[in-house]
Amino acid sequence: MPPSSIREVARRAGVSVGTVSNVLNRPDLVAEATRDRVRAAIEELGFVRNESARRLRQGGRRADGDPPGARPRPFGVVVEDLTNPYATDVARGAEQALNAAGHDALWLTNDHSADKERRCLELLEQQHAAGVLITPVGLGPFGIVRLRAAGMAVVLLDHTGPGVCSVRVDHVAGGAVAAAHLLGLGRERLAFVTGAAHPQPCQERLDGAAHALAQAGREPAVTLAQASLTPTEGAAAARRLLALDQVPTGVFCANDLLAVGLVNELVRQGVRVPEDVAVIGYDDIELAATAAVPLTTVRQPRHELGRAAAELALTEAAEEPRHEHRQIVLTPELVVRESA
Amino acid sequence: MPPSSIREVARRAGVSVGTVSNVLNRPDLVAEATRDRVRAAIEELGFVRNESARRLRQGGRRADGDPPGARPRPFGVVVEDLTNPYATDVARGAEQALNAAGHDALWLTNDHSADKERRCLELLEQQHAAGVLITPVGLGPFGIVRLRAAGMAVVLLDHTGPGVCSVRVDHVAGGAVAAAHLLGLGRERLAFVTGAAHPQPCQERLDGAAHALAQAGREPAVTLAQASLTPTEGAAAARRLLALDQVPTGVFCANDLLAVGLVNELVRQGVRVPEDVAVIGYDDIELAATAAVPLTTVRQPRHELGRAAAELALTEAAEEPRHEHRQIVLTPELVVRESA
DNA sequence: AGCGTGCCTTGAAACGATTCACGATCATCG
DNA sequence: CGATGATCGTGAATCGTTTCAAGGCACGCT
Repeated sequence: MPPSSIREVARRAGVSVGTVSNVLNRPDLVAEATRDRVRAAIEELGFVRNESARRLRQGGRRADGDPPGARPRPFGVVVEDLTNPYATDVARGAEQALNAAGHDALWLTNDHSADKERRCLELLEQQHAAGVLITPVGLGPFGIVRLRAAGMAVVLLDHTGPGVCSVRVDHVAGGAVAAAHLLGLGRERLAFVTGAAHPQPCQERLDGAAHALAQAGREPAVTLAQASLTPTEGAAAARRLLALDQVPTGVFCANDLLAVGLVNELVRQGVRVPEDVAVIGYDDIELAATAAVPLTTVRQPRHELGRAAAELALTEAAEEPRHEHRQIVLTPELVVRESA
Repeated sequence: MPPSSIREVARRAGVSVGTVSNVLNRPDLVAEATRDRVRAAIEELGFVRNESARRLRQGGRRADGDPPGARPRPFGVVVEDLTNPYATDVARGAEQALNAAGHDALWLTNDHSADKERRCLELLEQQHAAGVLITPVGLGPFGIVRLRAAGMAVVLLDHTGPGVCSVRVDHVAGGAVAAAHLLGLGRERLAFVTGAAHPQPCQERLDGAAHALAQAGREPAVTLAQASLTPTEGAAAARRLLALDQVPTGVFCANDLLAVGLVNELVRQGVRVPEDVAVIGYDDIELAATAAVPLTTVRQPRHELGRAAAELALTEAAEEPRHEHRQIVLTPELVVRESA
């Protein structure tokens, strides 16, 4: 059964289409008797509004004078991997801010693939998203212009670019503080553990750490690049470390998931943390605090980060025409627990 | 800047709107020179198709004769909390299956709120989703009918309902096998730890466990309801357990996150796991295997579950008119590691 | 009676893309 | 040279809704 249109409802109720539309959108304009008649017709025909037509007609309207029933456009949140608690925390911070402003959030993953990223963005474009918060993998200035042309606000997460709003954490500073802490503990043989893909933020963390070491006239003994930033790979890294001629006395991991896996494996192998090996992570995910050896780590204000990004997106979407792009940089903070 | 329409492109390229449309949808009908001219104009204006208009015109057409360039409708995946690794794993399984079939996945969270759930579904409806995979919180038969009327396939995750496709895990069996394992270890004083909200699946796990105990003529010593299913709350539960007159010798946690937090806290307090207290979790998330004390747990085939749900949704969306709803039940599996 | 005033309702014009019956153009062939 | 096709483009009709100027009607007032 082809869904019935407003016209059939009108005929059935013996009124004009305009009146039916009014019943739908501004019931107060319609006399009660008419309203009931129309409502009954709607009921009988099982009529449902055709959203495409509605949107087409309403055009690119903004939140101002929306009749009841019109929803604000959603925002897209594109992250690399929703399986990573860091990403979900950021995204959640963003979602809360968006919800508070009455908008919905759609989450999408780009799976570290520029191709999938493009698909995601096309989808959002097609869905008339009001904006997108994205951890870009292949998105360049050109792509950003395209999104803007489609009427979307764009905010970069954890990356920066020219002429676009962004929120990032100063990972160089974070890495430096982590390295400084290990040095302060008197650890000299240091190892770095990161992911093979070397995404920009991880690279910065390592750079910051390396830089701090260099200033103290040192350099890392080893840098391990694991396949991914997961506990399983952390455990693998631990085994690689233990197989070394001289086991490092301090380890800086590019994220907490790696660190947790690494610490657990070390402990299982009888290595004492932090006595034998001090380990420091990055992110301060919930598990860091509740790990067997509570993890010393560098806290990223990730909830904050999501929130800030959402707010930038909201203002960009609101100001739309002339908008001053802002780059926000948040500073991470060392959280000393037991592992280092 | 209001996004440009097909008409402006036509003017710029010096052709008629019909031709532009042809370039978009049936490029082979257009001479190469014209085609390039139109494409250039599209590029310059940053033109993007207005999906509303397209859909309006095309009417309620289905996947059959879609011209190239038309995107398949996306599917929505609604879970309670994307911060929970179990949920993300399920969702990811679903996404992979959807992607493989050429569809996109939109992730949404209902935050355990029936209200937010309604918003999510309205959003998907408005976005013309092809279907929705949902962990329902307040969705009843009536809501399902409404979704169907809007042309969406519906598949329930981890719940069942009459006249609707669903995929769930037999948690009763899972709980039973966990309890049986603890009993088999000779543990008699058992504690259950769960979440205060008592979502259906958790309740089933406990029921299964309680039933298994009852068959052995026993019952749980305590049942703790923590505020949420997180490691932090697991640690809190550990402290509550240790404050008891008689500390239980076996604990069954409603999920791994709780269990991990609980085990870690026990170990920190000098309690040996599993010697003093055996702990068994539920889910088998990645962290379970790499925890300090590798966790014995009940593995849910969550990737599988997501995949199965996606496939049901895909076939429902394809068969559309006459569709036989299927209820799939997967069986969880005990994974014995070290904690019990 | 004539007129202003509120209500309600109407009808037609958008919105932007797709589709399709027709022309226009041009090369080929008898 | 005219007929025949093939190849390309055109322009108008159409989808279902919202919006809005304009009109109908009943009422009260002078």
